[in-house]
Amino acid sequence: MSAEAAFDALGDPVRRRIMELLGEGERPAGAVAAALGERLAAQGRGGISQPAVSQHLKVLREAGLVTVRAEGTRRVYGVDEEGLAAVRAWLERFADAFAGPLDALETELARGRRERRLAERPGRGREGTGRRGAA
Amino acid sequence: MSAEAAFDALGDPVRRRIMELLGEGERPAGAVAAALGERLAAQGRGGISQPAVSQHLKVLREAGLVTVRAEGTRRVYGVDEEGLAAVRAWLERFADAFAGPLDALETELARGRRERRLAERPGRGREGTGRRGAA
DNA sequence: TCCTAATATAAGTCAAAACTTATATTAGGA
DNA sequence: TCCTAATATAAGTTTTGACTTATATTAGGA
Repeated sequence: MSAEAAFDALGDPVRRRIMELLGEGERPAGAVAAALGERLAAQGRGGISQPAVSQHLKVLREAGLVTVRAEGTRRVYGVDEEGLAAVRAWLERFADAFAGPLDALETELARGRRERRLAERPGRGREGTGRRGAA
Repeated sequence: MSAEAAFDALGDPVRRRIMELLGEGERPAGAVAAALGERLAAQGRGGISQPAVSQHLKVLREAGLVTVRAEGTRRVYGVDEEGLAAVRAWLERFADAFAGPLDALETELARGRRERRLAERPGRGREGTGRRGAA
């Protein structure tokens, strides 16, 4: 997934809050909306409507930052490491030349970890992202 | 520098192009504008005016993503690792629990490297964080 | 089958923010 | 000192995109 789309998506603070929430664990869209409403209300900012959250989730989905899984009538969202990897990859462009050989090791670890993960968890490519039915 | 400001700033594609340019080495604002104009023109997109670039640079500056150094009447811009570190720190929130002990090592390396860098380069508050020569 | 819950999409509004032209500022040279 | 080059700031316009209300879609239960 392009780092472009990922950064575009993460450019919005509400979507970052959503990512942080999902970072704590998977949640159905409704729970995301509820938790978000709370968090925003706590900050004085007004709440947020269900469609708004749904739209934000769509952007995050298309950016490869979250995954969806249908569960009954619910849609359970979770963090997609793929999009995050794209962001990290973009950042590697700035890996400091001062850092020396340790950087290479570090990068290598990250790469290896990523591959191991993909290998261990087979069936999790695109998947449930399908907008259901018609379209 | 807050990851908030950094992500807000990186949410714009033109600013990401500017970061990529500066990643190749320091440049005065004018050179940034020129190189950007070329790159955008090559992509079919129209050019970009000097004030527009100046405004983008201001946003990046305030986000802690670039540094400036006056050189005669020029202002030489470069990547500020501090802002990038904030972004990386935010991403660490999603460090995959699947990853196991290697992650700890990896994180430790990153932390140590960061500290080493700050220790080695004393006078670098604001200003003058010149990364490597001109590259 | 009909109803309800959960979510997504449509359509339109409004505000933030990216761009433009014009002008101010500042350093260095003639 | 005056002029020019390099950049920043002002002010105004236009575009993008986040939000709202209304509605469609789909799954499951009565």
